[in-house]
Amino acid sequence: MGGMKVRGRMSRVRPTIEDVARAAGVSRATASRVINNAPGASGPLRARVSAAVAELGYQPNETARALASGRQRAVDVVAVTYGPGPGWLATHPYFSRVLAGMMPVLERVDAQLRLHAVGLRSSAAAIDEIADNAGLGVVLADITPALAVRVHRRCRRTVSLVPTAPSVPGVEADNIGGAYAAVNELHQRGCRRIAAIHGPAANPCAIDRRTGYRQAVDALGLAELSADGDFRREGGYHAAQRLLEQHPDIDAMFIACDLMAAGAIQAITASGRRVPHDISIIGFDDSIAAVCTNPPLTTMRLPVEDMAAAATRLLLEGTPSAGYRQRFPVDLVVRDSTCR
Amino acid sequence: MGGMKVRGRMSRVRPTIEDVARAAGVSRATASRVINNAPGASGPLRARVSAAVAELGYQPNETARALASGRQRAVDVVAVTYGPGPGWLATHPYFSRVLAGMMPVLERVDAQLRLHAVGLRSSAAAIDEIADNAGLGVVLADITPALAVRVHRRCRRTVSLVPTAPSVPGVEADNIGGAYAAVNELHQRGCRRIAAIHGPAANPCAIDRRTGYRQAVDALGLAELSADGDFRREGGYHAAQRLLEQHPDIDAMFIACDLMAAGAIQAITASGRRVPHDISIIGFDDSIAAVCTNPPLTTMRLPVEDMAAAATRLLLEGTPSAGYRQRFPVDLVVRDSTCR
DNA sequence: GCTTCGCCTGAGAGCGCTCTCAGGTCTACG
DNA sequence: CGTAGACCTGAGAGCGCTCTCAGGCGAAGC
Repeated sequence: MGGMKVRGRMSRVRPTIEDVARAAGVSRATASRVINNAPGASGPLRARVSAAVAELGYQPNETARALASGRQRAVDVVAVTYGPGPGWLATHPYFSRVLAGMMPVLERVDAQLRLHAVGLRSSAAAIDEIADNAGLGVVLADITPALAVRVHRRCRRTVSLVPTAPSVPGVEADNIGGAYAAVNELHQRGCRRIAAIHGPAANPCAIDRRTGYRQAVDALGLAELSADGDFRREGGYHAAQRLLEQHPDIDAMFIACDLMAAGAIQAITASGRRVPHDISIIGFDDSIAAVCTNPPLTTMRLPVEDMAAAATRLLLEGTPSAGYRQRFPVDLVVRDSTCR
Repeated sequence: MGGMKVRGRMSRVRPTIEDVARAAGVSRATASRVINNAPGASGPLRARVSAAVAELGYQPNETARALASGRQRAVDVVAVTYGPGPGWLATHPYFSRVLAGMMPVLERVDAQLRLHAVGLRSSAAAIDEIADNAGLGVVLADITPALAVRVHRRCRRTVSLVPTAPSVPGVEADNIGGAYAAVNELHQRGCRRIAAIHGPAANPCAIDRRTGYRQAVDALGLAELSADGDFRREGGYHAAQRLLEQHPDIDAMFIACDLMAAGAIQAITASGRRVPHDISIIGFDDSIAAVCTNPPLTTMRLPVEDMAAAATRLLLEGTPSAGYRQRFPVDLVVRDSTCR
């Protein structure tokens, strides 16, 4: 009952580095050195400590490690919900692609991935807390420039995967160029009434794709035929319906996301028209949705996994300088939704 | 240069609770009490501390909190990669659905979500490390019974979302019943040559769905016409091709996952047959893929988001007792891939 | 007026680990 | 044989926060 810490030998209590050190007959410092594979410990001691670790089934407490070292071995991902409710995260393939891109590179350095979802108009406090408690860095999956700046101000180890403010480091795809190329492709295939279904007005990628469409249509001397979508299938369906109704002579559609394209194909089919015979379609993303549709979508490939991996590596390497940019191309993937 | 800790007033260094306490003229303990909204602090002091917190822009260091309190405010999710490479995580809608189901309930209690991906045959050490460093609990997204037991042995605060070992707490869907119901539905619609495309042999859900199919086919006195898939679109495509080749008289397919069903529809269409006119199809999951296909899939709805939310709540409430079970129904969602 | 009780408050002991730094040992060299 | 230098090793001071516990103070009871 004294001041001694009693810990039975068969105790279920998790062993600490102290236990390992005692079992190996060395100090905590030495135990720490061999556990972390750091220099400054002789062969014999290394062996004794390793044996003790194995015998006790010792696993370092990551929390204590993080506190003592000031490093967290975790990268934070923040996803913004543009759509209503969490349905966005559940249905849009984009997010799992960024997670999938990050996991392998994190695994290699034995780091964790923390996911945060914030509403578009969620309290700034939530964002601040994420930034303040960030680990090795923060990957902004689809955040607006304004919020990105806010995060970056509190945590320099930040990278955005979407077009963002000049000061925030970014790994970006050429959304404008991709959209432009898509319209151009449609034009070269003989289409002249090329409509577009855009994404959410506040989404940085959607904004650029819209810009690319406008530039192309202007350059080619075509009419701008736009409808607003929401990056969801339903939105694509309804937007296509509206477009078809208002402009029955449409012969092609550039759709800012594959999910909406899937909806659009259904609307077009339902209206009695055929894809690509009557209407050619080019989507954007090359997500799993692109290959689930009938016909499979011709689309602009956004190399999300590669981008996410690059962003993660960047964070792992250190603090990216403000305004850092790494650009990825957006290439055409031809499948069966474009004529000829 | 003395022993004093120098911290300029305009320092960029993040304020600690010590700073808050000093600014408010109280002790750390009191500051902690008001910050954590714990009882035992008078009104006036509360006000002073709150003011100091606001003025300094103080954000508690979660790592230190976790270490001191022994609680982590984070739930771990572990996803197994059955397919080759990380593509599995990137393309299969299942994972984002579990994440989407968990996020809202975690957000409500201000907890984080940590994602871990492990290869099916990855070292047991990886699994142990996750279990040992688990926070409020671990959600097993799609792990095998054997590995689930291993995790549960090291961390009792564990819940599986798929059929698992008897001892491991689980939030399960009625995969067997769902598969059975699907075949039954097809039979009632007049189909008699009902084939099946199954999932990975090691996947617990796939196993149950296979069982359900067999039971139904036995009960109805139909022939068993099975092909193996991998829960991926490509696998569904090839399995359907094989099936069509070996049994040209097939009039229906029960497909263990919507993604494979999407592939199967393409293969069937490519073979000159029509869905549902020539072949009826019922998928499984009701994921985003189900509504991207043409025609949209009739499918068995797996309420993944609800299950994930339930599992998370369970963990938040405390340690589920060994063998705990919560069951969710799997309901038919009729769309256009079934005849009549 | 004195004791009892209850409520605040702050001192201080950790949580488990990292990392600096002083001291100790050993080898090589003059 | 003395000494510089290289290399180990362990003591101990934190990391930032939680939480117990003892002491202080005022109100209530006798």
